[in-house]
Amino acid sequence: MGAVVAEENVLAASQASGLLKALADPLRMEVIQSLSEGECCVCDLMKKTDLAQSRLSFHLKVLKDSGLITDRQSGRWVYYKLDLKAFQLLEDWIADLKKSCKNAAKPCS
Amino acid sequence: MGAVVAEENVLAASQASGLLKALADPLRMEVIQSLSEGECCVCDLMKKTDLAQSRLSFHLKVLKDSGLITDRQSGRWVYYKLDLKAFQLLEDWIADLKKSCKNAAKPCS
DNA sequence: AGAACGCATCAATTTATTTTGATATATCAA
DNA sequence: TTGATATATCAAAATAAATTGATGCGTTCT
Repeated sequence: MGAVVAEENVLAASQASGLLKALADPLRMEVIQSLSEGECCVCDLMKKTDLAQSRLSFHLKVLKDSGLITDRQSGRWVYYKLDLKAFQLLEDWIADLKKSCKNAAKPCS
Repeated sequence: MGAVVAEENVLAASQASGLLKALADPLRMEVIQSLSEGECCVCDLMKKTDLAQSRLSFHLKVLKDSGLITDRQSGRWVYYKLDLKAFQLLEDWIADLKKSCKNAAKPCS
């Protein structure tokens, strides 16, 4: 039983690690910030973030692969938006982590 | 005023980015998990994580530089522990981010 | 004092991530 | 059909992060 819990933690940790890694970049953070205003097409994101097309596309892919954002195509345009479920997941994970740290301040024997 | 707020966000974002980056690594996550049980010296962390001394030391430095953990020396040993303030900061930041994403799901015009 | 221990740091190498410029693909407009 | 636009993808180069083994430094033990 302990083992199962441990394994679940490892799994959750590696999932969370993926989200964190995608989020832990200033450029991608800017993209997230832009998308926090609402769904947006790549060309508008280029203007907002002042990134070259290829570069932006790369970071959008990282974010999309992580699950933090989703895309939808409409005609020539591709629209990206945040996937709030992923953010909720992340928030829950951190809250759990913090909860599990109740003894963290206890000095060593 | 808008500019000031924007600048504050950028600053907070880059701060958060540092924490996230440090946290977004499976090995460091393991270390954090070990430390969540309480303060621990490097030699015990080595046993718990099964990492070579130099490698562990490197990751401890990354975590320490980010502010997620602190250290204290006592005799020959160095004890590390989580800095819960940093975790609180991170949780708050994510909560804020999520809050600011209320319009994020709104489709583009 | 000398030896062993616990840990940090450094240089060299390996590995991973990011950037850049070029090219490809699909859609739309003329 | 031809040309332009929006975006993705690819390969090469640049940059950054991690690993390894060696060495150094302070502390304790004998």
